[in-house]
Amino acid sequence: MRPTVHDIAAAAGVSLATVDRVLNQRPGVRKVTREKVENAIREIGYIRDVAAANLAKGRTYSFVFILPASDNSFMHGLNDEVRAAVARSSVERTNIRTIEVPAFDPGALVQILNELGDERPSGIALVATDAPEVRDAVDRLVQDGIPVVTLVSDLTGSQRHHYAGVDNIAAGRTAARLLGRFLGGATGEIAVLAGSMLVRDHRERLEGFAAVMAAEFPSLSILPVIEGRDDPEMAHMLVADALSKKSGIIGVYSLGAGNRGLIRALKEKAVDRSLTVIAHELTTHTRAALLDGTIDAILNQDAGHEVRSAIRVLKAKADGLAVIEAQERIRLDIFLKDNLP
Amino acid sequence: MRPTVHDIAAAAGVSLATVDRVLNQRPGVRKVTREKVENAIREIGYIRDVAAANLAKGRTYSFVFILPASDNSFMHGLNDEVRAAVARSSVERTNIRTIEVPAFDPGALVQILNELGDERPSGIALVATDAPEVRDAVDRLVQDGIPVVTLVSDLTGSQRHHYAGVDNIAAGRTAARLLGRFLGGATGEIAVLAGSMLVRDHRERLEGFAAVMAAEFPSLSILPVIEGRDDPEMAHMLVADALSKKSGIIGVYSLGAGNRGLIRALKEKAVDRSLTVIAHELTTHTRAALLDGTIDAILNQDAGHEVRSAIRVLKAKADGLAVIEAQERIRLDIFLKDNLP
DNA sequence: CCAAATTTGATGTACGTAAATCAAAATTTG
DNA sequence: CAAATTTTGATTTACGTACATCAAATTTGG
Repeated sequence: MRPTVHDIAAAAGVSLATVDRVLNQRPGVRKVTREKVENAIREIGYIRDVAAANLAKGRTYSFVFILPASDNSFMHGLNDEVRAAVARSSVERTNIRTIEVPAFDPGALVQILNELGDERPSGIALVATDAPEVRDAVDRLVQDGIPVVTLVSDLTGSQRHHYAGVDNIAAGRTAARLLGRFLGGATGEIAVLAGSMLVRDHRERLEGFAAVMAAEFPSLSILPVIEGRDDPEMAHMLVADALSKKSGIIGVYSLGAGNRGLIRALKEKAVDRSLTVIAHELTTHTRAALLDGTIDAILNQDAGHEVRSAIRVLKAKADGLAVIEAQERIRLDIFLKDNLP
Repeated sequence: MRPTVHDIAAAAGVSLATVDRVLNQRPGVRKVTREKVENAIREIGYIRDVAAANLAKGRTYSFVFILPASDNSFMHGLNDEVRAAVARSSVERTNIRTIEVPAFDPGALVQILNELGDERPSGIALVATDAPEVRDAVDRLVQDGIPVVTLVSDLTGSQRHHYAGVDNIAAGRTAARLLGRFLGGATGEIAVLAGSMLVRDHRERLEGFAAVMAAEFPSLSILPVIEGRDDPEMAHMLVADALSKKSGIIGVYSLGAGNRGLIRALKEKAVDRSLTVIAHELTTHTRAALLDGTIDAILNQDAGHEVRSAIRVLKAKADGLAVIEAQERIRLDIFLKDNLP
């Protein structure tokens, strides 16, 4: 049988009230007594029954998700997953609120974070814009004892408790090796389409991609990065233009969102050419393109897993519990035609 | 605020005791009254507070994991993950016991399952040997109201509540496409190493592999399957033999466990040849081989995820709750050198 | 050494559900 | 219609923890 507070009291030779004072860090306990109790807790291996505790407290976790107001399939999917979590939230004693902020706007993000500092929710998850002022705002919250996790894109050098997202350097490296192997030693140029070099995840993907390309596939050369701002129209124009002008392009790596434009450009311009294409994020568009052969592989992060992981971690941190690290590692999915979910 | 049993009682105009009788399917309630209560439950959207209920019941879930006594890295890993779950079990009000059965022995499995029918644990997870008598034994347990999930390998045509494992046909297809693309249109023979064609997961992998090979890579021909019984020594001998005799082999697909022998054979026999190799299951051995270039890609199922998923599903079934399907889908991991965990 | 302040103990209520008991009411049976 | 039976209500205890109150004991300061 699992030990209870009564067992602690008996083991430490104190009353239940004193045990309670120690456990919940209430004042009015001498140092010697406190240590006696703490030793007893350790010795009998007491673990607080979180379910009973939450029942007693009538606790509901209040979590806030801060998402960028970007109009691309991935962010819509992320939003959907948060909504799905909200739908489940009553069962899980959680109260989840989402706040939309303009994308790539550190100022707006900082303002929201500061307001949340007063509100003191049980936990915060945010898609971080990687800027020093954001990092400082997050660190203030952490110092205040509010659990914070970054979602999808991390925050350089911050004290956030956890990052719920994929390793983007590894993602870029993987893309490079897949492309290199699929091209089987051919010589030519690779076009890279990104959203913006101002977000950390895109920078990291490119970094990993370029590193492996340079080291292991010297016959392939990377063209200057095309920045499509995750906008389908812009991506379409820029990619179509590049394909027209550069006849040496034999492969494409799309590391950002907004692949609709890319796919359209590929279908228009590359009917006669055989391009090998790797893209990020599984959406209706990329899925169809993978199935019809326009895209050869899709690298994906599962937004649902990221959201659920973020919630689990926030809950654990709020309760002062440990997380199962292996469970919370967000994996890079590689999809070919054959293993689509 | 979430509605409670009191709210049901008020809404239905009955007493708390009657609500309790309906909720816990105790006798002594007229049909009309039962329906009145059930309507009230539906109308006010009552959801049982599982935490409070378990507290009141003093419930601990007793789960049984039935694992084959196979001496290969994957099964050892699976065992480790179950043990890790046992270590966490006190916190989660679970009591997990593992039973080892001889591998590929339907009779032994059936006997254990029948014994468990009397013991009535809260749930059972088993690595199924795919035989009709096992299916029948499982179906009896399911009929008895005991939640059952299959782990890693499924049971054809059975009523099991859930399968916690990967789609092995998709895995085989994916292996074929990777191999085909990596070989880039070359002509030659492919050696396939399996454990045994008597287990369903291996049969399915081969099926998927052969299908895609035939349809999309006609220049590659599959040699007769080598059955290594998941035994390193045997695999070593058979693969070394094949490599010596067949000079046309340009690729290898190892779809079973026990890759140690395969790797040794590859290092001895294929120093001068360039083979493209795809193997299943990430272990210390396959990981090292991937890093040093002996293996080109590893397909993996995450044993930790499978075990945790099985537990979550068993718990949900025991409580009569819904599972989050997307969360319980076990994904096929594809590892290249660059995205190893 | 006494008064004041601090520390500790004893006790009760609450959270939402399960489970049991006994009495009261309603229904069915003969 | 009375007796037997079934159904329903009222009430209590328990699970493990949190939190509050008041009294008693101990320690500290002057």
